[in-house]
Amino acid sequence: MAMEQGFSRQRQKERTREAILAAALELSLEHGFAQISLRHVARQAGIVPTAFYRHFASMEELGLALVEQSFATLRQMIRDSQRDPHVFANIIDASADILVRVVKENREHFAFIARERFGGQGLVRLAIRHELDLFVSELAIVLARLPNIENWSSDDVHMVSGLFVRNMVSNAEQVVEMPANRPDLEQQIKNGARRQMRLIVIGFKDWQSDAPQ
Amino acid sequence: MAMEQGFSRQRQKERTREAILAAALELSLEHGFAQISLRHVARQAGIVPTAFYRHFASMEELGLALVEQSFATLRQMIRDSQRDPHVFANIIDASADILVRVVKENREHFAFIARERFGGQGLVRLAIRHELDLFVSELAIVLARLPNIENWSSDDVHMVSGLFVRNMVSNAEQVVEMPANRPDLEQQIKNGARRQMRLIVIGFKDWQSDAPQ
DNA sequence: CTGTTAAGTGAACATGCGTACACTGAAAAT
DNA sequence: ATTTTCAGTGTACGCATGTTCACTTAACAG
Repeated sequence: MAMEQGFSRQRQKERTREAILAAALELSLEHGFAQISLRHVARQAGIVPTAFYRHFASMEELGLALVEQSFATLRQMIRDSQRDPHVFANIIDASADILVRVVKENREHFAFIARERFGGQGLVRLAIRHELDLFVSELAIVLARLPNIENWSSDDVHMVSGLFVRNMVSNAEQVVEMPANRPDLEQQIKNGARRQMRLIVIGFKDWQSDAPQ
Repeated sequence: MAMEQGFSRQRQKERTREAILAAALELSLEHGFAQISLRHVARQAGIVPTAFYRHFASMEELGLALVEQSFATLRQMIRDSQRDPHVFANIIDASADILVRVVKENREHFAFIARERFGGQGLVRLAIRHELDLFVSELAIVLARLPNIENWSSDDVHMVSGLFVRNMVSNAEQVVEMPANRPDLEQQIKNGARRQMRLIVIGFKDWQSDAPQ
């Protein structure tokens, strides 16, 4: 066998699985997940096509694993930012900084979500929608604890959470597409993100009178 | 030949070309443009695969034609709304109504833009980016004529135009994904679009003091 | 009326695909 | 020490694809 030596079976299987996930993520960057073939992924992962089936029953199952992995990155970002002391001092500026940094560090995951959210097919696309919906609800819980928001109705918080997530996705898309080594563009995206968040917060006060519909 | 009779050669060729465009647009709705094959499109258009080449040199060329067609729809929407008397009375409400109506009427075109903007490949993706950039500049010219905006710097107008276009695309995505016969959802999307536009307009006043960076 | 043009046809091809199957050999279990 | 397990291998298959080429035949030009 072509396995590296000195590892337990279980550890080696895990490594190969990770190689498949990484291969699919990398190939998806250029071609989109739905474009890449099982054989293509296997080649990139350094295994023979049939070995793929020892880890995933189909490409679709691999896609769902990538959704899970990508959203784990997203959730880790929220968890880390809740621990970051800067967030309490200035939540808007800190959030913009964190978003840009984390998206740059995990470009493949955020690109996967941005691309497959609309371009993907079948279960992968549905899974991303579902995860995004879940994420809106989770962020709503975080937002509800903020000083300026604690009195709002849960419906309003949920709605604002949706706005934040939509803008976050949109800003993440911009970072993903940003050419490397363009601190000017990065600053511009951060400023845009900051401004949008301020707009949302400022404007929300007026929203109540706007409701009947 | 399997051509309908009584038409000139030129007219018949035009019809077949339109059948190919329509076939590709319809198949793209379910599978995404990059997924569908030349043979698939030919079958749906009612021609033999090789006849495809009488109209397009490749699928990529067909994709570029779809970009052109889709943005023609978008531009027509702007032109029509400039003629609409309601727009002068209440530009925000009228714009939200027009956006939802036109996107519903041309779902395939807006879905194509939304999907291929990120999920597409190669020249098609680049062409969409380019058209969107152009569109931002064009909308900036329209916006610059509005009473509340006429004094703004062209940079500011361009930036606000970018915000409007991003939100328009985002709202169009929501309409595209909206299940049919859900007037409640439609109303909700319209309200969201309205509110976002108000936020942008209200908040812009504060932006000046925000600039140094 | 006659010859030319060109949109659409149909057979043929090389290639890449997903997957079935029998296999190997090192790690794990006995 | 022997057997079992199972991640990874290699071959083989049927199928859909893009593209080639020689063809038909109705519309057009003279």
